[in-house]
Amino acid sequence: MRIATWNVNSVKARIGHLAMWLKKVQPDVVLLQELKCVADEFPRLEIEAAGYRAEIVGQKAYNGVAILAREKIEDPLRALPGDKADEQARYVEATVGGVRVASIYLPNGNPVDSDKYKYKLAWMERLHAHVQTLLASERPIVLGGDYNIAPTDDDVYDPEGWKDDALCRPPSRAAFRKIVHLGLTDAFRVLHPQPHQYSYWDYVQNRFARDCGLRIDHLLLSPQAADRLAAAGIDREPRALDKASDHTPVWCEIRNRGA
DNA sequence: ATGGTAGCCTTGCTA
Repeated sequence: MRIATWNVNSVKARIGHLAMWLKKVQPDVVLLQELKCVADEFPRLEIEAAGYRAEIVGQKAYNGVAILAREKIEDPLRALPGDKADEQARYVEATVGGVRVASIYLPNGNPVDSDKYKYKLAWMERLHAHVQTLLASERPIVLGGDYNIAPTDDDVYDPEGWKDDALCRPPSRAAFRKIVHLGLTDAFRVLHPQPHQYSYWDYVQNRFARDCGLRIDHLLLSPQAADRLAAAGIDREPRALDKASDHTPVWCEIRNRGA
């Protein structure tokens, strides 16, 4: 089973790229972030024409996450537990083909002296608590998304310039490590230990052409999924297209049970 | 020190 995560930075602006990529790559599951639209405006017809079902958690103008899958999407959980007052569309989880998958759009958190940074850290505390619950099930689980965390300086083109950013500063990285250390495996990193491979490049200053990026999109696997990890990669092709998202897809391949 | 770009949707916010 091939599972990909992609922050599309508006699904309506990116439906052309997305539909083309689905038809070419044909992943089994796609975890989308930054839909930037309500569910009623999601381009369902194009997605269905490409062969996918969709579980959508939308929001006007900001955020928005979805799970696309060729198979049936079962038992959805449409918000991260732990704060009923939180109305931001940043989390959706469901079961596809016996694998529990989640699409995560973790708060950016900049500027770091604002309530937005406090919200980021609180959101990560909620994610930590929920991951503990998920792992107790001892099922194969793939938690993918835009984590807005560059885990180490190896994941940043200019660590010195980014050291005080919400994506890099020590409390952000510590909160991320605390989640990973519950027993998750970074699917890309474990198979590609070489530094400076990125999933996101800012639109400004020709950053993609100069490969000035960060690795902030991750697929985190439970032990039962990591045992079946066959391959992982970053597909840079969509980022090179005209009118691209600032993120590009990250994918992993999970072996079928018994294979 | 600042502004660079994109999307949404407004005269700014978020990233």
